[in-house]
Amino acid sequence: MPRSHGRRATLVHPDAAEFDVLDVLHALADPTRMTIVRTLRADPERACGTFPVDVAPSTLTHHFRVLREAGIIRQREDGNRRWTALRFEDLEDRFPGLLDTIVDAYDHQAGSVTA
Amino acid sequence: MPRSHGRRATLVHPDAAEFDVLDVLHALADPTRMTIVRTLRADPERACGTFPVDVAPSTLTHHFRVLREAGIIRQREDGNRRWTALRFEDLEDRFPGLLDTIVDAYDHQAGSVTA
DNA sequence: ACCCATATACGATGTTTGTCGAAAGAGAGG
DNA sequence: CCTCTCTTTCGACAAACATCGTATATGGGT
Repeated sequence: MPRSHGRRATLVHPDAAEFDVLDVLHALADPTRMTIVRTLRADPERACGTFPVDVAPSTLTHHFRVLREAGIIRQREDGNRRWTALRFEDLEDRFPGLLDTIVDAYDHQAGSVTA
Repeated sequence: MPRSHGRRATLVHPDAAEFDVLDVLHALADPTRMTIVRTLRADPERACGTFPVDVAPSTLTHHFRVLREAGIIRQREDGNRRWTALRFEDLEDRFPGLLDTIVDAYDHQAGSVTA
């Protein structure tokens, strides 16, 4: 009798009023998660498996949870897929300019160093 | 014959061109270090022991190293004291608006939650 | 009903991190 | 020289973290 722990878990999304900027910084201070966020800035919504990152699926799930609990992304179910989008408006309301400034800084750095 | 490990170690300060925004975010994603940076925004330069944080001296040294290696602070010797200052210009050159946006976000949040 | 694709949960592993206490170095002043 | 203050290094520890493999659940298609 297997315990029920399928992927129908509650999918926590904190209110914008609860966002903690330290959690946001921690969430963005990881190359895989930064890649997820940058991808999402270009595309409004993507399925989980379609991100250009090179980690195991279970690791990706972990990173999505970190981003979700920091308030950076929102995820919704659709059939078999889980769609992911940036919570740009909520972040902008709570921390004006923060996400753009950080991601722009990363893009600027990547442009001058990595490629 | 005690090994030489006094506090005259080389005091590494990376060039602005080497700053990594992921390191900066990681360095700022800690309440003690955020307090150090906010204190430094108000005061241009302070001695190590004069920061309003509640950790052991050796822990403080650890946090200073993290901030220094990320390029956020600069430290200089003066007799028995070690003075600490923000590398604001260098950060601004490399990542325009980043530090102000992050610290302002934290101040905004602290103003609405902690006091 | 069966299989496949999508995505998660769990458990384990090795690394990094924040914290401290004890010991030590360096300078200032008696 | 001795002592006091300031700050560091070292060593240790528990907690958090990124990663993975395996097992499981859901839904679509055949």
